Parts: sequence; C-alpha cells; structure tokens
Amino acid sequence: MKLKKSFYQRPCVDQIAKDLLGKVLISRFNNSLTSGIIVETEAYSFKEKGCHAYNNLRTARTETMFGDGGKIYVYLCYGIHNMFNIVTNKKEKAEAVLVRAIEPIEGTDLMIARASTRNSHRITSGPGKLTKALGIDRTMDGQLLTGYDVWIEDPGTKIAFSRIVVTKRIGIDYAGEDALLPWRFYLKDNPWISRP
DNA sequence: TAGAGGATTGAT
DNA sequence: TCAATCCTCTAC
Repeated sequence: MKLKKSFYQRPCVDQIAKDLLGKVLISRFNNSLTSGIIVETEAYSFKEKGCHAYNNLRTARTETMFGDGGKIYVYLCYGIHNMFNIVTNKKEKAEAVLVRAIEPIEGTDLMIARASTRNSHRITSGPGKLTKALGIDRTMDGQLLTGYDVWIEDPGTKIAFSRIVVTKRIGIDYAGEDALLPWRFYLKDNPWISRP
C-alpha cells in the first residue's frame, strides 16, 4: 500500500527516517518500473547545521523543503550526483530524510544498465548511485510522492528494533557538534548499505 | 559577478 | 588520497 501524506507530515524527522527502513521505493518512467527496499536513511532538520535549510535559510534550492511533507527534494551534489530526499513535517517546517541506500527488488537489469556496472550489490549502495539506478534527477524536485512517477509503499513487513543500527551522519563534519547527532539509520548486516 | 566549497564516487 | 564537475551561496 502506498504511504499516505500523514506518514510524511509528522513533526519528528528522525522517527520518520527510522520508519522508512524496510519500505519500498519505486520509480516508473516510460513504463519501466524499478524498485528497492530502503535500507539506509539520514534525517535533516532546519534546527541543525547539517541541513541546507539550517536557521530557516530560505533560497531557491531549499524552497522545496519548506513545502508540505510528502514531496521529493532532489539536489545536485559535487556537480555530479543527484541526491534523493523525502520532505517531512508541515509546510514552513523544513525537514527531510535522505535515502542513502536501497536493496534492489524489481527492474534490476535496468538499474544495472543505468549504473554501467555489473555488480548488483554496488548499483544502489550510496545516495548518488541509487538516484542513477532509479532514473531520478533534479527535474523531479518538488514532485509529490503520492503521484505516479516516484512513490513509496509499505510492504507490511515489520522491522525489529534489534536490526536497526543508529550512527552519526556521513560527510557533514562542517556542522560542528550537530555532525554528532545520531540521525543515520541502517539495517544491520545488509549488503547494500553505503559503508560497512 | 567572482570565488569557494559541497548530505559523493571511483580510480590511483 | 585525489580529481571530476557544476550548482549554490556569500561577499564584494
């Protein structure tokens, strides 16, 4: 079943990041469907320095994060990689969850072709890689996850607390003490997570 | 309008 | 460890 707006519009972004583990991210373009289980996420909030919208910094880029929860926030990183985020909370509360890795389910052949590598364990094991595999880019910024191009479903499987690993987030050392927040979540021993 | 730097990746 | 690569934000 497709996740509803109310799932995304809750005020606790770190809880949503945790809840997204085990959910299924799906994209469909030109009738080609690709999907995977979300196995790694990170939470970001206007309240902390790791976030683009820190201190309510409102720019052309961060505007999407100030919209309603349930939208897609995609931005370009290092001039090369598209990063896929899920906007959470209500309008004007800029929070988002970065999806860092998925475990491929459907359309694996297409994902391998897009990724130009043959190792299926490596095609979606990182935020820049999974967007390439799913065919997601910045043109999708601001679209709704309740639409028909990209969406998230709940497969009904329960993730045990003991399978969830919590750590600090990656690549935001510039955020000072906020870089230490325990806001990265991933499934223990999953072969597709971005780092061991 | 110029300059610095980044929520990464893959090759060396 | 380092370059690729270009958009975003800040300072002038």
